[in-house]
Amino acid sequence: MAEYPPFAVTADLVVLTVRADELAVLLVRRGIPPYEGAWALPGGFVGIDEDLPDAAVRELAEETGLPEPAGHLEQLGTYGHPGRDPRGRVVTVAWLALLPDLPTPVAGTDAAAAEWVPVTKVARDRLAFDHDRILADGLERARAKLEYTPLAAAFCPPEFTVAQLRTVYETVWDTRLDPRNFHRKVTGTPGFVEPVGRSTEGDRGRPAQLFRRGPATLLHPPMLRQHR
Amino acid sequence: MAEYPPFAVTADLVVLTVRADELAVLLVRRGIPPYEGAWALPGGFVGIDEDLPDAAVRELAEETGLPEPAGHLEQLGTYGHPGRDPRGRVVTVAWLALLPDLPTPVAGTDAAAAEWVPVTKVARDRLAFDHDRILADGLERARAKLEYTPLAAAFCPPEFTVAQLRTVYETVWDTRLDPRNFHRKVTGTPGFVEPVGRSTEGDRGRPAQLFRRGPATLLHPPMLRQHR
DNA sequence: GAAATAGTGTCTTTGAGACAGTATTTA
DNA sequence: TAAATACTGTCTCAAAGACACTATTTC
Repeated sequence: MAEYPPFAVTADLVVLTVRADELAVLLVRRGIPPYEGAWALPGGFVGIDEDLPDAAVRELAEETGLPEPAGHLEQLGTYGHPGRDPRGRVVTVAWLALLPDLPTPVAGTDAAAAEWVPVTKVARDRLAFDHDRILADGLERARAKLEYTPLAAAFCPPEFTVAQLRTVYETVWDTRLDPRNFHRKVTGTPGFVEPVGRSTEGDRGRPAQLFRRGPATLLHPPMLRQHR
Repeated sequence: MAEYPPFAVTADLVVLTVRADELAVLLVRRGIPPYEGAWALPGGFVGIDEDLPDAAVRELAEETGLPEPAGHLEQLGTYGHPGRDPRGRVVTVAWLALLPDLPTPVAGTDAAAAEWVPVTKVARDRLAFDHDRILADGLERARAKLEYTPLAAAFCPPEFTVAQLRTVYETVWDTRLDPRNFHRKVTGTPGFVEPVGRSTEGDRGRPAQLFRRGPATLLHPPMLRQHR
């Protein structure tokens, strides 16, 4: 392979969760140059014998301290502008992860400096490298995917109420949805959610049925934002 | 950069067009090992100082023999399984291109062996490397995007009729659409198409208005396949 | 009981799909 | 004139949005 130009390849992660009614992204403070002290997306170099998804899963586990995240992980895109890393030619494969709010505080191997930051508080053009752009693309992808896939449930624990699911939509889209129409829509869309058979207890108001994710991968008809 | 694992990076292209009422993909016959003699997606190595989209545009120009393709080009995904290329660790960034049927036969620098192959005639598991998977992903992406974006027009020349646009949908989705409802839908969706003011001449039947692409980037409401 | 939250019923409007019917060309 | 294709009108049905109403809990 000596005849081909040598690149370094990294895996960077846009890890999103919904906590305290805000959409938050996992960021780390860089401890070494370049961009020392700046916020960045978590990530790292891909091993020469490591598959790309494996590298993403490994980084996610290292940063969140959780072995199997139970959320959703998908490839977001690849960013490789020649000047994006002052150390040389580094191409990064970016991944989008959607996780339920983690009860355990983030504390893994590399996770000392990792923090959940509400996306509204991420200062413009303040992330290292081209991570602003990657984060923006990840947010756009997540918002779009809530419309036509059941991925909102990836932000929820294994069992959740319709109201919890609605909060996810309202938080990610920053809108209000009619609870009654939302309920009919979610329970009426085949394969979106499945009743567990039990209900919540101890909360204010009438107990709510618990649901888990259904088998659908695509929602028909889709959930609608009002961009019309 | 000596401390980081060295990868080779390639750009591979899924180039689609609609010709003779069939969806066709541009394939090349490999002239050198590995996979010598097998069909493959067009592509090649990314230069060490070359931006990723530039590499895709360059490969597209080389393979189609056209300088500015006027169609659509977007990143499809990145494929980097350790065993995918026997020459070593090669990560490929795959791109999806949608082009109008090219009046000029394919004949560029590297294009001697390039051919349009109807996607229905691409034998399963017969492409080099993991190009079967990449092609399948490209087809799925193209089919999905016709629903909620105006990208069908990328398969048409700069000026086209509603019937031409409908043929694109029917070909890519392999369905029949009602010409009358399709006409109302397309002309009634804001920003999808704009009337040029002229009409076709010389064809059988009533002349059809010519349209060009409108400014919309997302279709609301979307065009619908009957997957329900 | 009041307040809160879950869930149902129903009305209105919008848009998709079916398809009759009209318009304008070529052969 | 017949055939072909472009386009319009209209009906029916499904689903979105508004919102009154009922159900079941905690305080």
